[in-house]
Amino acid sequence: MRRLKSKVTIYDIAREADVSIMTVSRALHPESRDKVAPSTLKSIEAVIRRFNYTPNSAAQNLSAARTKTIGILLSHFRNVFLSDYYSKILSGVSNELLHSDYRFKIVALKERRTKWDGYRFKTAEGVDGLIAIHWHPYFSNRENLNILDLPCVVINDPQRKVRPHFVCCDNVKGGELAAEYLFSKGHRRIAVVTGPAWSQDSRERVTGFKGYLKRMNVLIPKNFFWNGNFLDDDAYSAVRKHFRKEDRISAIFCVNDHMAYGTIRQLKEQGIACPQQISVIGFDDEGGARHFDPPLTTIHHPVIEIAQKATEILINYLKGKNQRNFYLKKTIIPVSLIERNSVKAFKKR
Amino acid sequence: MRRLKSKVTIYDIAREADVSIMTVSRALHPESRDKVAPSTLKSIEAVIRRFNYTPNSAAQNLSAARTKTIGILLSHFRNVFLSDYYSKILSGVSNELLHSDYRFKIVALKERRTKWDGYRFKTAEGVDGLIAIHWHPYFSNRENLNILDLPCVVINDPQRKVRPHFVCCDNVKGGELAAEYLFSKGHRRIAVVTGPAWSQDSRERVTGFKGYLKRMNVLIPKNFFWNGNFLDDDAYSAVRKHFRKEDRISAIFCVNDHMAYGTIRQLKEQGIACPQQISVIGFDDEGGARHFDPPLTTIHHPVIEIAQKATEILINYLKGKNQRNFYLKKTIIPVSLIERNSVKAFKKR
DNA sequence: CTGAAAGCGCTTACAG
DNA sequence: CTGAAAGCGCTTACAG
Repeated sequence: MRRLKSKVTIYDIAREADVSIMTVSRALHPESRDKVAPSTLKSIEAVIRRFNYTPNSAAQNLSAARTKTIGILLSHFRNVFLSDYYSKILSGVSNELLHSDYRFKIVALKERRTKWDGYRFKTAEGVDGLIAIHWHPYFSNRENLNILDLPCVVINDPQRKVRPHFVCCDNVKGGELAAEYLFSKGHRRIAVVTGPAWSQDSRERVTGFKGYLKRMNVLIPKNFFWNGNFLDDDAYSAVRKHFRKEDRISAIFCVNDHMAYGTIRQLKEQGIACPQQISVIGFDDEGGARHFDPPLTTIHHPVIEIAQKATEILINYLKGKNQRNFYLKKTIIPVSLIERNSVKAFKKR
Repeated sequence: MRRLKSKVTIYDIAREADVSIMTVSRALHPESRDKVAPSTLKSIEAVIRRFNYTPNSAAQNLSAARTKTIGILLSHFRNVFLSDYYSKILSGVSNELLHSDYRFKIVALKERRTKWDGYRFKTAEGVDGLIAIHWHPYFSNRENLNILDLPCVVINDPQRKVRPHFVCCDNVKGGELAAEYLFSKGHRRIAVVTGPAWSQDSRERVTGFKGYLKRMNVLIPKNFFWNGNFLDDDAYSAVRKHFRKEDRISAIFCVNDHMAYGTIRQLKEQGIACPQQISVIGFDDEGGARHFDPPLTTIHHPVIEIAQKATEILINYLKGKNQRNFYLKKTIIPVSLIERNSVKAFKKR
């Protein structure tokens, strides 16, 4: 068998430094270094350096029963790294890990196989805990959750039945900010392009939006809610189907930026200019929003901060802090309005 | 000690299925499953399922002396995931890993610390091989390379002294394509914004570019080579410093897209429109090129394919294939021209 | 097709 | 401040 790593072990160091492996082990770990006599420490370190010794992490993991690795649970691998959303999540996780001795690993559920091959759960191997993106459908089955049996923090779009610690942005507040802004710009006849019904993100954003306007005595008629599916094209079609000039709508709130793009695209096609004739506000402030034509006014969804916070919470839990009520908790990150160029003050014509 | 994973071990399965752990182990691995009697296999699998057993990967790694994990070696963590270049590399690596039982791990060299803390080499722990992005300065010191003692494939911008297997795009050909295109559009007075002198990528691109034009009897005067540093702002300054209307330059080749952006920005500032008055061609086809104003004509640098190929090569090597001459080899991925809108046919005025 | 034995390189728990 | 012993949960090499 080829050995991929050098063969220097803790025994070599111990022999050469004339101590026991226990003492070498102590010298290796910051927590226990001060239990070693300074002179002993010095000679051990000299030997370690001379041999270029690195502890074998597999052995450490096995005997310490932890891997110091957290998993980021995704439903698939493909193109994850090219997406703005997932890039931000990875960025947030790795920002946080910078200050810690933990690493992360991407963990994706394999497609369901018809034939059981002994590797079905292999994906979650070797991690101490999980950051789950969205609430993966796989876990709607409680059995699957128990199988993993790992501390877990979920990012965005929670699920009702089982509730691990959950981190998301303040969707309701975000909806309110959008409403407040449009209202302050004089808009009163406003349509909403919603996300899919299963999405709690979408529902909360709409709730906040409607709520604010209601308090201002602005009611949105039922036929001003147009159902999208979070995708650009869905909004494009929805607007084509539902938008009527005679409704005298002056602004549209899209529950995410992608749908705002589709909405504006459709309006353009109908010869309606944004923001000159109609204002559009999005939600997310995803990568392309600032470069869109017109630059999109939107609610900033702090994905990086959310991921960073989720990681902090998970790591603290793994280190034994905040054990109490880890589950059932919810952490909410504030949002803000990003004013760009897709909303204009309403003027009666 | 809290156990993070369930305590079911191979012994539990063996006892319950009334076989030895050896037989369970065989049943666990596709390569050895057919050495187990079908009926035995069946009952083992039933027990595994009943117990939701997952092998402990740390134990597997320790006893098999491999981790089935490759490392992606970066010089830092910060913002890696938000960069177009690194996102594509991660994407390429993970595309390839989709078909394999290997995983990857991001590995970043920590800043050098003044105080040695026993963790200096910790970063390269637990991986069977490395994909190195650029040739990290850390390894210009041969000692550091030997310390890692890991099979390694390097992506882009190689280094001369030590040469692991190297994968890059066909920079020379890319330069030629750019030259050929500008030439075919009638341009004869062409400037070049080069990258830093240490960059082999830059040197090769320039070599290809100059070479083609020379064959066409077009010579670029020395003062038409402007030194940039791969950055937008460097090109912006270089063009401000060196560009003179009286030189009657009709096109500029920028050794990467970012410098093309800076170049066009500077020209705009001088009231010179691209492509109406001057044509600019870039190199890389990075994420923003298509959205730039004007959409940038450029050479596509197939970063995803490069990373994918590098991963394939590394994994094959780790699996024992192509051992011969693994080092000293170079794999070159073809490039192509992406025609957009920053180059216009030259017309005598 | 199956198994008993040894060992991978660490850490834990305990003793002094 | 230091060490001897046991064990983590697998795989390897060998035997049958």
